[in-house]
This record gives sequence, structure tokens and C-alpha cells, in this order.
Amino acid sequence: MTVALPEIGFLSQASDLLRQVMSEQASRIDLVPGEVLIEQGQLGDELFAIVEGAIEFSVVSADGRKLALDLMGPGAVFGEIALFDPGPRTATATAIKPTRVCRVRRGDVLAQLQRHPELAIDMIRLAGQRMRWMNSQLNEQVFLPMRSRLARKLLYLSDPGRDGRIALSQAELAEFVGATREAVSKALATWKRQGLVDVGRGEITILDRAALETLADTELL
Amino acid sequence: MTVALPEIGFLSQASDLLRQVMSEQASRIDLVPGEVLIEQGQLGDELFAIVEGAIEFSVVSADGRKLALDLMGPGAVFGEIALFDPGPRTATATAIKPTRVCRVRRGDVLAQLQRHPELAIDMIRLAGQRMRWMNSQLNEQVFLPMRSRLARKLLYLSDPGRDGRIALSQAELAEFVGATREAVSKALATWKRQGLVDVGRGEITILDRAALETLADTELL
DNA sequence: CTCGGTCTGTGAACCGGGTTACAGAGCGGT
DNA sequence: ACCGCTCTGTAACCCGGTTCACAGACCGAG
Repeated sequence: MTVALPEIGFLSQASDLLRQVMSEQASRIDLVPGEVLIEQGQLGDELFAIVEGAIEFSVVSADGRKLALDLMGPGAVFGEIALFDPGPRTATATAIKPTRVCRVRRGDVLAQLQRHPELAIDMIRLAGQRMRWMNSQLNEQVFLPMRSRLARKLLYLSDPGRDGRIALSQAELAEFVGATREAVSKALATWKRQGLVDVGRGEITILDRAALETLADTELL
Repeated sequence: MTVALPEIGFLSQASDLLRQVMSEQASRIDLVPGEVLIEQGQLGDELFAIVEGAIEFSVVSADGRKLALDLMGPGAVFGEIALFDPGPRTATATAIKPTRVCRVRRGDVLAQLQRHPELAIDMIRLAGQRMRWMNSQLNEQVFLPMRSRLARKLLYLSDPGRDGRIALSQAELAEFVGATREAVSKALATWKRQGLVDVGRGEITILDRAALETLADTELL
């Protein structure tokens, strides 16, 4: 059962070999929007890759607050933490569109690792990239004030392809930023007045990318 | 040049094979207290292990604030991020005692990986553990208030071996907690009044572990 | 067209912690 | 014993951001 994996996204950074292995060994799963693929705390040890659609990753605190970590699209590989070190999943993965993923079980990955030792290098590089990403998230959350984080997320989430449009409600955006809906709303309002962004229901458009980049860095001075 | 690596600490979680490889391939480096082994932002791709001593890991923000991430002792392995994904180091590593580490260069690790494919599994597990650790750090920083983080760090930093004694100044402790010296001082003062801890110059002693554990979790309600 | 539901805008009160500013306390060196 | 240093204890004030509380705007369903 071979699944075509797109060349874009995370898997494009991963190797042909990894893509091939995932294609050959994987089973497919289809998700409807809102469907939860992985739940934080659940046991699991599979590795996933997105074929089509989009998945949101988030963590929740003991008292229920939610922090959205990332949004991944076609080509992205995820689930490595529990694959590498079996145990509870560290985040929740929720489809936000109709999504198709492929899944390989830990045993199969390990078997392929035996057969293709080069694959190990790819997995390891994947791990390194993810660790860098996590590290940058930590730095942002700890050191940057809310506005800087907001500016960054806007820049990050705006698919550079489709102009500067971001299809998220302010409440969802706030979850990414790690702040309240109200705070985000106020910041966006002032930026709108200054012409940096345009705000519509469930949608933000970046108008002045450069100015936001400045805010993303400078705000902390 | 074979270096004996202790069985304790991170390397005990890592495999005999990893320990052996590190011992055989490594060169040794001796550090005096305060000496910086790795600096955040520097290029580097070596892997290290601590033979003797202790190393502090920290990150600094653009405007100079410092967050201490971890303290590692004999047996610990570190430097994997840049080993896995060559590029700038993500944290600064500073010796806080006379310390001896051993170092293997990326090329040698890769060569050993060819020869011992099982080693890949160990490296990957190491990565998984580190990612879990980073994830928990992120959750703590984002979700927990200062007191909870302080309680956690006290519990974490207290070597369960040597009673509940922690040899850090309050300023250093504050860097671990991600708060100011003053805030830490006040929290410790109230806990001291309640008999949970004892405070001395450059040293904190945990008296009531259970109470701190409660604070570590409950404070967020 | 209207009604309920979700989204957005905004203001007031509140609060955890940072900032600033000292004062005392222990410690090491001479 | 004394001086200077680093460390600790506090207190007053300030500020970013949350909480609470609405009001208006848009949107889909009937």
C-alpha cells in the first residue's frame, strides 16, 4: 500500500529514504476537522506523516489552559518523541481540515532502521531540528512580551504563498501566542490603526511585514 | 585513550555501547569553575559527556536576561542538538566546579554509527528523553506561577542523596526559576517561617519535601 | 427578517511579579 | 579587627497582562 507523500514541508527536509520508508510501511488514516489523532498523555509509539490537510498541536495545563504549539501541513512528520522514547504523548494533535495522514508503527521503523542504517541519520537530524524548534519556543515564551510573540506568530503563520492572510479567529491566535483573546484583540486593534494589519472576522491579513518584523524583535528593549 | 565513565547520571540511561564508544573515541577536556565550554550561538557539532564535576546550561535573551536550564553531573551526555543538526549551539555550558568532560567529534560519532547500527537506537532514545525534558520545561514556564516553579526546582535540584541541601545562592536559584532574586527571597522567607525549608547563605535545605510537592502542583488552582 | 451563536472591541478593576532602593548580615582578606 | 564584598530581607511602586463585564457586529438557520 504505497501512499504518495508530497515533497513539501518537513518531509522535504527529511530524506528521500525516510519518505520512501514511510510510504511503504504506513497505513493511512483519514481525519475530519476537529478529530483528535493523538491525545496528550496517551501511550503511543507510532510515527506519523501528513499526506494532505493540516494538524494543530497543542498542550493543556492541569487547570485547562491551552497553548497551541504549531500547525503542520502536508509533508510534515510528527510523533517522534514517543517513537524515540516510548511513553505518554507530550502534545495533542487535532486535524483542522479534512486530513489524511500515514502511520508507521515503532516496530516497523526499527526494522527499517536495521535494514537501512542511513535512515538513522535522517531520524537523528529530524530530532535535532525538532529540538531546535522547541528551544526557540521556550526562549520566545520566557523572554518575549506578548506583542513580540504575537508579531512572530503572525509572520510565522502567514503562509508566504497566499499573501499575508491568516485564517484564524483571534481566540485561536491567542492560544498560539499564549495570551488572552482580549490582549490579542487590543494589540491587533492598534496595529490596524497604524496600517500594519487588516482584521476581519476569523481572519487577519498582514499589510506591513517589515514593521511586524521590527516589532517581533524590538519590542523587548 | 580510554576514559572511565561513571555509571551514574544520564549515561546510565544511555547504553553500554554509547558509553564505550564515548570512552574510546573521546578526547578529554579539563575545565576550571566558571569556564565556558560551549557558548550559545557558536558553531559546533561535537558530543560531550561529563566524567567528573558539574556543568550548568543556560540561555540568554537578546537583552541579556539569563535563564538557567539545567545542571548536569557525572555521566551526563550533552551537545546532541548540534551533533544531530549542525549549526549554532542553543545554550551555553559553563563548568561550576573543576570538571572533566570527554568530547567526540561528529565525524567519529557518524563513523561509529556505521559500524554499530544499534548505537543509533541509543542516540535516538537520548533525543527522545531530551525532547521530553524540553517539553516539560516549556510547560512549566508557560503554565506555572513563580512559586510552583520554585518549589519544583528546589525538589529537582536537591540531590536526594545528600539530604535536602542545595548549594546555590538565591540569585542563582532565581535564574533557574525564571524570576527575580527578590521574588525568590520572599517566597523562601515565607516557607522558612512555615518550616518547609531552611535558608542559609548560599544554601537552601529542604525540610518538608511533601509540602513542597504539594505547592509544586497545587499553586496553580 | 429575525433570532441565537460566535466573534470582535473596549473599558475597569485587579494582581503577580518586576523594578528600584536600601539596610543588615555573613565572609574573606590583610 | 576592620574593610569591602557578596548575599539576603523588605518595602513602595509600577506595569503587562488577566479577569470580568458588556456592547456591538457578523453569520447562518429557520
